[in-house]
Amino acid sequence: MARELQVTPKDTRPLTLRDVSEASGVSEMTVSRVLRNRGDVSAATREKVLRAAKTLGYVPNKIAGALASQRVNLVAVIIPSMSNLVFPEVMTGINRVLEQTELQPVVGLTDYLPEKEEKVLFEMLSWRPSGVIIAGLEHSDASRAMLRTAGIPVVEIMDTDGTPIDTMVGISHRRAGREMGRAILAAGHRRIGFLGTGLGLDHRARKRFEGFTEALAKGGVEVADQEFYSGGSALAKGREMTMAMMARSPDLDFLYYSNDLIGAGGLLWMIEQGYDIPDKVGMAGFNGVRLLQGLPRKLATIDSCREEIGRRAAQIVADRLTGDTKDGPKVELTPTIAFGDTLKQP
Amino acid sequence: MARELQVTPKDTRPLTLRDVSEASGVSEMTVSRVLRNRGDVSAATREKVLRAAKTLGYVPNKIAGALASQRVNLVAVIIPSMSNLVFPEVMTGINRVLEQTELQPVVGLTDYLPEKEEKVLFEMLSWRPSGVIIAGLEHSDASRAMLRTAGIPVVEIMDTDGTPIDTMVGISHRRAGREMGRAILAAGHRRIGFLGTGLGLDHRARKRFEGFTEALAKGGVEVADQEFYSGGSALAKGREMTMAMMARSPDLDFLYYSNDLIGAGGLLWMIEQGYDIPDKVGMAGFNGVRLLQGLPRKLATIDSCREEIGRRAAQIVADRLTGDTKDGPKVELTPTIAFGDTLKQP
DNA sequence: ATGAAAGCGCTAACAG
DNA sequence: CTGTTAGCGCTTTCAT
Repeated sequence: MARELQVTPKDTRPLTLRDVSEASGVSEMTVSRVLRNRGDVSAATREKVLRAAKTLGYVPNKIAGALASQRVNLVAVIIPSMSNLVFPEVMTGINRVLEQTELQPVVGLTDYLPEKEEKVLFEMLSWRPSGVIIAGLEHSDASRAMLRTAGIPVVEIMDTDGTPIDTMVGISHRRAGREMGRAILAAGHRRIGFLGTGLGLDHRARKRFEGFTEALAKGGVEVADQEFYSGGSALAKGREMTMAMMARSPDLDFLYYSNDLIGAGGLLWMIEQGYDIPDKVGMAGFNGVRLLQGLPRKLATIDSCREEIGRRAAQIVADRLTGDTKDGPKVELTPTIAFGDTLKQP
Repeated sequence: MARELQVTPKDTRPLTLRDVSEASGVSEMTVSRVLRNRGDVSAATREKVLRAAKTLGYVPNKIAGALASQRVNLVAVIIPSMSNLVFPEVMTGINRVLEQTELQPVVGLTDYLPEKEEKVLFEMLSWRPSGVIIAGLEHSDASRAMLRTAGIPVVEIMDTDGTPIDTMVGISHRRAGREMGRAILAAGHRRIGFLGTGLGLDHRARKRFEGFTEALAKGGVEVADQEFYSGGSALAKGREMTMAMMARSPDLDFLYYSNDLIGAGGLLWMIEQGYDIPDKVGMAGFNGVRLLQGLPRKLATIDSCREEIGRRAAQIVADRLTGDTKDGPKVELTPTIAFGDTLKQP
């Protein structure tokens, strides 16, 4: 049987600038200039180079470029999770701004674990990014040290209740909790249940809860019952927790959830059960997620300004790299309560 | 006024191996060996180096390391979007596997746009990743060329209706659509409405729809009405579209949604309206998202095996890099229908 | 067990 | 407008 025509033994070595240089008969340096639109190059050579690069299928090696130029157009974005619904929206905001620049976001996930944050941060910094956007103000000493000595802009996001390493953009969760507490009292509720995530590692949820109880305390009210969860489908958990709590404490007249998703699950169950909302029992969540728009009734909530936080943070990094220093070290956004159909407006 | 004590003029230059070398009195080469746990180094020097590195706060420069070693432990993951709920779960699967290796995922988003996919792919390949995991089988010629010549493992995910460049892992969306079509006919429905995303750029939604209509055609049935959307809160859109469709075609006895989220929105509305489900009107979605667990009734759906797809894809890349070639070029997972409470079981 | 020399592929800086 | 010369910070390879 005749041997098939030998396919060119694909020399898998990636192409280099030199290959383009040889193919086009132009020096490596000029090729480099063309490919980066830098300096003046005659239209003729420019054409030659571009054609050679395209026909060869040349893909530049950013590793080498970054090492030589000492510049890396990457912004490290360090967030707890992608399945939180909150962070994809922050990313959207970041992208919207970075898209207009040379910068590219690179995401690292921490799963809300400080040790993992430290590890991820170390990994990311070893790529020498041009800036860091990191969720939260609470970090290990080692993490803080790395961020301080990295010599690049650092923006801590989501939260402004604390002191930033460099810059922070977010909302005051303590204040958000306080405002919701006040609004609930103003609506006349006194027997209030809290349903939320375990407050261990989620500092922002904890701060909201602290602000909340503080506001209630000023009105002489204490949280009457509480229920915590972790893991699982938030909607289903909200349903279960609500069921459990109403069975245990049937006299509650308000349910405050630490996030909209469990709140939505609870709301669906309460509607099914025929509770008179918000007259007999009021309800509220936190975040202002769009999902709420699709529910039979709108859950009261406070917008957490996720996309704007992303945009502002990215803008700060971008500005800093071009030398601008518009914003101060603290950018606090002010979210407003959406009363929806589950909390009486004063 | 006396001048404050001059703070050490922070020499912002990042530390290099050389700094650690000088601080520890050990050659750069040996420092490098210690930091990578490579080769034999005496426990004593090892200690010295480690201590010096830690106290200085040295963070290695992966840019330089990658250039020198010609190895980059990055896997490019290219997906359409993070707000689709499907892709974060794929990422979870990918992470779960890569976590056990030296490899790190880096995500690029395409927004379902081929031109953007091409751009993102080019960007990512210029970092010389060790492998690529990319959603879908449809790519521009240029993208396909880049992937082919990159000389690294390429895994196309989600879909198996087509020919892979290298390897593919997913489900047959055409078959999923067909099976749902058959199940609906088997349950006795004949007046069927379809509600979905515009079928333009989402090839997998299109394939499902094609399989679906094909199955119906075999039973002599055609889609009686259809409604498309794009953008906005999927839950709210599902509600609106369902409302519109039932107003226009009140005689429908089944609503088939191209994804679970709009299906959930529709289901909530149908329940509110008091429709007799599934006896008078049946409903089904697609994806098997966990969110459905929290609804008053469970929507019928087909699981899209997202996390497993991620796991298998990552495993293939990891295996390839260590020389293994366990799987063939096609890994097709077989999802099963979940009838839930909205589709009668045969 | 440790060190010296030679690049990895590209770009800054300077010549022409 | 184009080319030449040195590195960027690390790892490979080869001595010792």
